[in-house]
Amino acid sequence: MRQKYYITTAIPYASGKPHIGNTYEAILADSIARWKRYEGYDVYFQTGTDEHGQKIETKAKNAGVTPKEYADGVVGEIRRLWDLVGTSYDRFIRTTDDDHVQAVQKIFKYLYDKGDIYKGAYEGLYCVECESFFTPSQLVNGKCPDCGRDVQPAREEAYFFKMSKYADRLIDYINTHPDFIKPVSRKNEMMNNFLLPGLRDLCVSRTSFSWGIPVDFDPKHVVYVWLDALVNYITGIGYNCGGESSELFKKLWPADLHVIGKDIIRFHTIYWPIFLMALDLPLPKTVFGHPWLLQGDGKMSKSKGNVMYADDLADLFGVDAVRYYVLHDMPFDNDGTITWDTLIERLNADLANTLGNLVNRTVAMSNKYFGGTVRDTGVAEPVDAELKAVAVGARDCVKKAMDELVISDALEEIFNIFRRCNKYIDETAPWVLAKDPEKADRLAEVLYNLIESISIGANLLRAFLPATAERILKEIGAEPRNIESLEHFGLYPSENKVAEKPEILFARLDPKVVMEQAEALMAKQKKPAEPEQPALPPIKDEITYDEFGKLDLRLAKVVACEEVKRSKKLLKLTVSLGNEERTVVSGIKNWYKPEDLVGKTVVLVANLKPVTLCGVESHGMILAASDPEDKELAFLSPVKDLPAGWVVR
RNA sequence: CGCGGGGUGGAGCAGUCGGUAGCUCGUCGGGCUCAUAACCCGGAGGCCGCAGGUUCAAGUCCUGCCCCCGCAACCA
Repeated sequence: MRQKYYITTAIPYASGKPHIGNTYEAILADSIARWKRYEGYDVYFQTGTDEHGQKIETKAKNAGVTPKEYADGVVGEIRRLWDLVGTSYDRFIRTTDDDHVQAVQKIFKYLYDKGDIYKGAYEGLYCVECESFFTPSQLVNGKCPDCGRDVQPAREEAYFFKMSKYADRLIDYINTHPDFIKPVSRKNEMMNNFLLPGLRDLCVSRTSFSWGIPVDFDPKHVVYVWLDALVNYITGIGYNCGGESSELFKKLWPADLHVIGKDIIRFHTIYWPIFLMALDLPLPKTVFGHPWLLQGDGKMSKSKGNVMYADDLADLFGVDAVRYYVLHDMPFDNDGTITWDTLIERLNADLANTLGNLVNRTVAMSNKYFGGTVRDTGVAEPVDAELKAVAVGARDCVKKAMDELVISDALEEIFNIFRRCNKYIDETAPWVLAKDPEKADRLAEVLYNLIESISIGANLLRAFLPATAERILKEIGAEPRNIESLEHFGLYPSENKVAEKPEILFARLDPKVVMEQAEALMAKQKKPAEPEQPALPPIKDEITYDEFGKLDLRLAKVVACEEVKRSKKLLKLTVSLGNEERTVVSGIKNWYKPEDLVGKTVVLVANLKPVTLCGVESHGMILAASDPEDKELAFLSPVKDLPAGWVVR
């Protein structure tokens, strides 16, 4: 019986169209899935979408549609992109699928009955208007980060998961299973930041919004989106909690590989394994947190109008070119980059020159010298040995790279065959042989060796560039081969014919033309993004003059200012109030340099309760104005130069 | 002293157990003409972040420092 291989991607959140960096994950997982199939595994590949949660609820409300309708639209888009790039999934699960919803409810109930989920109270600062809880650190200037209103301490009933119960088992598991977290550098991150300091129980239900899977025995609660989303890996293949699971599940679980982005490693290597332990299920063998594909000239963002999408790229370059780029230029450990320049360069150098041109010239010569017939005449020369060695050895090299999930190396190994072929053509100079009728059999052998090498390369390419592999095989008149056969040189049937007229596999790209097309795309994107003015927060609830009078605002002169060590945003200011000096910490490093502030007069909330930030005690708060997204910010300062200490009212 | 990763020719990376510093792209020169101005060969270009140390020998081991990145903390 063939060995099973269960691979998944993370399920992207259906709140908007995914850019090329997100689509990369589908391509990456797809290549692994295809490769494993080629290796002979019985592969099951699952991907899908995560559709619940407040964000989608809100977006839907703004768009005037139901959350499901909203999600349907985005999911359609995601699925279209996944299909476009050739994702060969067996199931595309949606967290709104009936079977998933029911399975999640069962799981929740089971864990509750078992005592791993208990009903408790969520204590925090609550904003009535937004119906949301916040931790003190989430607040903006002590107010609700969403609407700016006051928050109040409150308790709300919620369900919690006993994370700590399983922490030791998980620590032990991670330590004894070196393949569990890849790359290993992430392992320490998880251990040191979360596991070893101790896990806090996780709140796994929400009552502040309703777009989610209801807890069936307590319907005002919906299941926390991460619990909902993570279990897709088991619900999608028929896990039945507390009952008889499907045959598929029994066959597939535990998963062999979860392909996810490095940003959600925590959920997949801590919460997910612990949920599984609670369900008495084995843990996945490997969680691969891949790096990100970043746009080289600054981060991709809609407002900049520089987002690259897989469909646009595929229109310009073709699907396989896009697949090639993201697979090849993505290192295993560090983030990769994509720019129009590197894209053009890579596609020209590798796909057009090395590969496309090789196939083209080889087919052309076969036609020119032998009317398209390829013959194995057996007239070997020592120079052939190295070519054959490279061609025949490639499979194991690719295999090794794939086992380590270093896809770029796998591609490199395949292209080494093509590079070697080009060199071989030069070494054997077929056009010289062609001039001597005596050498006809040698010439035939040379071309045979080339065709056979290309055939091996094309077969290896099938997992990565499926369409291209097929086109190459058609060009050279070869049939797909199984992986075992690739260690034998000479299986291309003698007397076969190549295509009559070589087809251009990848046309060379003219950087000038491509850049123009790119500019046009970017310009088109920019337009609709422009009018998206961030809404100003509504005016807060009315207060009395007395309440206002509680504030003590003073003019303060900055006498010294320095950065707070180890903090990203904080500056430590020393201000004079005329008769006293104080230390104030302010999160304004992004907008001000320390030296800019010294000597300035600002407005201080002088009677605010002191707090400690990053180890520095702050006595008061400096007033500043900013846009809702904090892109710009400026201090308030009196129009006229006034002495420090004066009261503002 | 929060934890971790990294600093290698113009760019992106490799370098396992310490022993002549390699690959892809670009660049310059040459060759070839079957091919998509493509292919092949060769050259130039590297205080291997900085400073010490161990060693016959260090990119590779040890110590200190600087810089970048990820995670955590932090916008009163």
